Amino acid sequence: MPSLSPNLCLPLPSHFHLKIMNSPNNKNNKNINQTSLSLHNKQNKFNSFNFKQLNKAISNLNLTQTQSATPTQTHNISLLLKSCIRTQNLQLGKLLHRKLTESQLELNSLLLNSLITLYSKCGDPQTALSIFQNMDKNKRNIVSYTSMISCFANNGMESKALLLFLELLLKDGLYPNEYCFTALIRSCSNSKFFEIGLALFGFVLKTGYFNSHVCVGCELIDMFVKGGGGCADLESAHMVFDKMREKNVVTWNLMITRLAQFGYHGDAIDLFLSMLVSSGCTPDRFTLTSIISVCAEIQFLSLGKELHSWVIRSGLAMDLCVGCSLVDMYAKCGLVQDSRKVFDGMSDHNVMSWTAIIAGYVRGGGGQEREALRLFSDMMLQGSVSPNCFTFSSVLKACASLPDFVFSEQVHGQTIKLDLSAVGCVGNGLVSVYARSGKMECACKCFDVLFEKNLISRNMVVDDASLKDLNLNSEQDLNRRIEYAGIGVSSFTYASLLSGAASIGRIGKGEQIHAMVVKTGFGTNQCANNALISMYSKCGNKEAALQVFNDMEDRNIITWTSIINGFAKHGFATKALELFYEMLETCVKPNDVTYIAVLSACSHVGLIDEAWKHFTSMRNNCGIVPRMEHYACMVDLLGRSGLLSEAIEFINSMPFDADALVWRTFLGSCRVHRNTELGEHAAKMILEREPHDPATYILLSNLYASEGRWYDVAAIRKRMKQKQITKETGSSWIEVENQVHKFYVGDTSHPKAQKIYEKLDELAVKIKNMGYVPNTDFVLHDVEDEQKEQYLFQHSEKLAVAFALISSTPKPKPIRIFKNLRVCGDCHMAMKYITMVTGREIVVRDANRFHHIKDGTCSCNDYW
DNA sequence: CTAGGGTTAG
Repeated sequence: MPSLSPNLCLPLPSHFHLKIMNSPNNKNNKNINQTSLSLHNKQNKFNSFNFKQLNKAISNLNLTQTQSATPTQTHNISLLLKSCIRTQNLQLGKLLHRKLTESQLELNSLLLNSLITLYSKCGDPQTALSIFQNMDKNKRNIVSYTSMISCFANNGMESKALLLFLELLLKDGLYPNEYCFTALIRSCSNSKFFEIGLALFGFVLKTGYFNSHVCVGCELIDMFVKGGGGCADLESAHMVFDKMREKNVVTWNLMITRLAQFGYHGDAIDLFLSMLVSSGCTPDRFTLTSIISVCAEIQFLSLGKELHSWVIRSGLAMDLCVGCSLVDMYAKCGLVQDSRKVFDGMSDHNVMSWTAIIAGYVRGGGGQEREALRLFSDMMLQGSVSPNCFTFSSVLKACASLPDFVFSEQVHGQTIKLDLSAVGCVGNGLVSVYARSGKMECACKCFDVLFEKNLISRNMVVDDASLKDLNLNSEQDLNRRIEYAGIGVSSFTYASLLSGAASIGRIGKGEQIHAMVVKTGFGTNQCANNALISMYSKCGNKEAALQVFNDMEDRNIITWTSIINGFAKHGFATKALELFYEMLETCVKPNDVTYIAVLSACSHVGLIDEAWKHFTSMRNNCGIVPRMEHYACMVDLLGRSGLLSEAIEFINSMPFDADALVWRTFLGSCRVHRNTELGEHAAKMILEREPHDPATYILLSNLYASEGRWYDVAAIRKRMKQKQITKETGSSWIEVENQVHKFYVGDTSHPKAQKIYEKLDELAVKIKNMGYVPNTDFVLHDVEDEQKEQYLFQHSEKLAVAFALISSTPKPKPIRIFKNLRVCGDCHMAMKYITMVTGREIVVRDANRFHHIKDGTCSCNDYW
C-alpha cells in the first residue's frame, strides 16, 4: 500500500512551487460553497425545461449586434448552454452554437469555456478541442485549461490530459486549482498512469489541495479503487476516505457504493450505519439505492424492509432508481409479489425497472416465466422503453423454459433488430434456447455470430489509431488497455464465448478460443481459465480440463468447483473427491455449489456414507444451508441404490416442499428399479408443479413400456396430444473438423448417408458375433421384431458413431457425441461393444450426464 | 464557465 505522503516526484518547473504557495486555496472554500449553492438553484429552475421550451428559448434568443456579449446576454446564453449540457442535448447545443457563430457576436471566456464543456460532456472531444485551440490567447484562462483537461480525462484521452497540464504549468499567470487536480487525478485512474496519480496524491497532500474540496478526495478514492495494474486497492481508498477532513453525503455514498461493488457487503452496511450515527449527513436517494442493492445481494430482507419504510417516509418513493432497487431487492429475497407491488406502484418505468421485475419472475422459476414474458410483451407494446442486453438475458432464460417456440423466435428477431444478438449474455441465451429445443443448426448459427462478431471487434480495436499513440510495449499492455476501456475483448468476452461453445458441445471452437486466450495474453487470467475448465468438462474432454487446472497458479473456489464438478459429471467420483480433499488442504473454503458437485459425485457411484458425511458437514462446519439441489442429490443417491422408501421418507422430511427437480430425480430411480407405483406418484407430483413438462410424460410412458403396460402408454400419449405437448425429437450431433453433423433417427439426409449405413451394417455383424443382443424394449410395441431391430439400429447416436468411424478423425482421440435426450439403453449397450471391436473410446454427453465408454465398460456403471 | 455518488444479468 502506498504511504499517505509519498515523495513529490512530478517534474515541475521551479516557479510553480511559488505559485502554489501564493494560491489562496483556503479562502476559496466559502466562495465555492456559495457558487455551488447558487448554481444549484439555477439548475433547479431549468430542471423543468423540456425539449420544446428549450428549443423555443434558443430560437427566440435576441442577439442584437453589439460587438461583444453584454453581461445579460452572457448570463442568458450560459443558462441555455447549461440546460443543453444537463439534458445531454447536443442537437440543441449545436443549434445555439451555430446561432452564436452566425450572429458574429464576440464571445468572452465564460461562453467559450461553456461551449468546450458542452462538447466535452456530450462526447464530442474533437469540437471541444478545436474551440480551445481557436480561442484568443488572452481569453484562454485556467477554466479553459481545466475544462479541456477534464474533457480529455472523460473521453479516454488521458495522456493528452496530462500533456495539456504540463503545457499549463509553463504559462505565466495561470495557476492550476482544485478543479484541475480533480480532472488530473481522474486521468490517472487507470493502470497506465497510476504512478503519476500517486505523485499527484503526494502533491495535493503537501499543498493542502487535498482538503480544499471534497471532489479531490473522491477522485483519489476512485483512483485507488481502480488501482494500479488493474488491481483494486480498497484499503488505500478507505484510508483516503478516513483522512478527508470534510465529507459530504456524496463522499459517503461513493465509499459505500465502492465497497458494495467489490463485494464487501458487510463493510458497506457497517459504513452506512456509521454514516447514520456519526456523519451528520442524511442518506439520500443515492445512498438508499446502493444500500438496498446490498440488501438484495445478500438477501438481507429485514434491513431491506426497514429501508423501504424509510424511502416512503422520506418522500423518495417516486425516485426511479430507488424504486428499481426495491423491486430487485424483494425479488432477490424471494418475495416476487412484494416486488410486483413496488413495481406497479412506480409512477414511471425505465429499462432497469422492467428488467428487474422480469428477472425476478424468471429467477423465481416454477412457471413464473410466463408472467415474465407477459410483462416483456407489455413493455414492448408500450414502446416507450427499449429492452437492453440485460433484459434479453432474462427473457431468453424464460423462453428456454417454455415449450412454445414462436415467442422465442420473435425475441430472437428483436435482438437482431436492436443489434444485440452478438452481446455475450444475449448470444449465449439464444444458443441455449435453440439447443434446448434440439434446433442445433440455429444454436450453432447464433454461436457463430457471437464468435465472429467478437473476433471482429477485437481486430477493429487493434487497428484503432488512437490506441497506437499510447506507446504500448506489449500485447499484454494492449489487452489491459482494451479490457479497461470496456471495448473489444476482455476475460468476460472469452468466458461467455466459452460457455456458448460448451453448451452446444463445439469443442473445436472451444479449442480455437483457447488458442486466442493464450495468444492475447489472457493465458494466466483466472476468469478465462475457469471458463476453459468448464468448457472442456462440458465438451467431454476431462483430460484437457485437468491440464488447464494443473497449469493454473491462481485458483479460486470457482476453479476448484469447476474441476470437481467436471469429474463428478463424468462419473469419476474418486478423482472428484480426491480433488475436493486437496482443495480443503489448500484452505479454500467450499461453497454451496461445491457441495452440489461433491454430492453428485457421490451419488454417481453410490457412495452413501461419504455423501451423508458431506451433507451434514456442509451445514455444521461450513454454515451452508442445503438447497433444493442438495436435497435432489441425496434423493438421487438413495434412489439409485434402490432405497426407494428411504428416499420418499427423506423427501417428506425436507424443511420445504420438494420441487419438480427432486421428484424428477426420484422418478428416474423408480424407472431404473421398475417401481411403477412410486413412479406414478412421483410423476403426479411433478405434473402438479410443472404441468407442461414433456420429459415427465416420456419418463412415465417409458416406465409403463418397460412393464409392457401398453394400454397406459397409449393413454399417456393421448393426454399429451390433448395438452398439445410435443416430445422433443431425439437427435445426436458430432463435430468433425470444426463442422457440426447432426442426425435424427433413420436419417438419410447426410451426404455420406450410404457409407454410414454400410458401416452400421458392418458393425452390426461384428458386435452380434461378440454377443450383442438388440434390446427391442426401447421401440414401439406394434412393430414386427425384425423391423424393430432395424429401427433400433438407425437411432441417431448410432448414426453419429458410424459417421465418426468413417471420418478421418485421428485415432487416439475419443469420439465425442452429443445427444439432446437421454441416451437409449440399447445404444448404450451397442456402443460398449463398438468400443471393443474398434478399440476406440466413445464419450457421449446426453441430457443428463456423460458416458465415457472404453473397452466395453462405461463410467456410468450402467446407471443413469 | 471548470470537479464527485445510484439501479438491471451471468
